[in-house]
Amino acid sequence: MAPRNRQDLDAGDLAAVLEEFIRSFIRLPSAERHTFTTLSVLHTLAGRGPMRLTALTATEQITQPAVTQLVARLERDGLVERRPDPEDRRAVLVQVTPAGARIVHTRRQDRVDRLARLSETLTPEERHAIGAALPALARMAALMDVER
Amino acid sequence: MAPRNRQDLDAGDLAAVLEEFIRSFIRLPSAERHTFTTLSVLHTLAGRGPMRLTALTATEQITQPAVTQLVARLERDGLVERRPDPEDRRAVLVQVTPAGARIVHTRRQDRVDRLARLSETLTPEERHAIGAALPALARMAALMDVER
DNA sequence: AGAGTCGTATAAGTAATTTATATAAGCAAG
DNA sequence: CTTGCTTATATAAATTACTTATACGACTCT
Repeated sequence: MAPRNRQDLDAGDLAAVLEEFIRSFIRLPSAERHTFTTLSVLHTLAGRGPMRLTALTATEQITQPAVTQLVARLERDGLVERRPDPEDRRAVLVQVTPAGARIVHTRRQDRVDRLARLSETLTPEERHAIGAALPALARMAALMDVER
Repeated sequence: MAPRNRQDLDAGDLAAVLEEFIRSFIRLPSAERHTFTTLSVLHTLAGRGPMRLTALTATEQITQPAVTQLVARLERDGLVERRPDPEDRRAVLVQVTPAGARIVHTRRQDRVDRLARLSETLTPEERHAIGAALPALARMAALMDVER
């Protein structure tokens, strides 16, 4: 951790920190028996609202047939619903059901709880520093989503 | 994004921001054809140094036989090496080869490049805010790793 | 030395994903 | 309006990755 001066933001340092968080987040209990991809799809749908299969293919880094089958499994388990896209009769819109949303919400809450607990061990200055950076981080994250 | 006051760190906001980054990070090109789990193992080994299979089982959320097989694949592809643990003749130590390290490094560099590019679109104040929060975030991430 | 545990491996079955291909709906031009 | 190209999803077959169950050698303790 060695930014050249206090004005500078070292992208390497930021990447390293994010990597650590990612590692820890991904390995959360996830009591439910779902694969990483499954959870990712649920999470994407919960965050973005109804999507076409094609859109999911793009965001999830798996092939289109894999999405079709994954959604079929999720539907079988009552976690998502499919309905025809009124705008294009070839397309299907997938959306989370309340049961699916509940899974996402539980996982999210686990993470929030964990972060809240950890933040209590930080100094007030540290908490303040992170709090002050959140709007900028949020904007950055949003930008990431846009480009590509 | 609504912290109650500037002193407060809202864990929900932090979790939300991290989620966004995670989503974007995970879906990086990853040109190479490796599963998420495979990349995660490589990354863990690169970051932590040689580890036992058992240790990987704990960090990767998969069963022990799955780790054995995964490591066998990685070894076949020349990305990791196994060697006996001098301390315990039952155990095996797994470590990344230069080829494995290169994959990790490339992915990391992609992320750094992307973050660097994005940070140029931020205001100096935003960059400063993030830079100032990095040490605290790093400490928090390190703590996450420890507790369970 | 025997009983119990630990670290890894193997086997067999199942789940998830891939490639290749099909079908049906939209779309553009003539 | 119909022929040909493209888009959105589905299906089939093969492959890859993972799981449960079990085995086996190495440590540990007494």
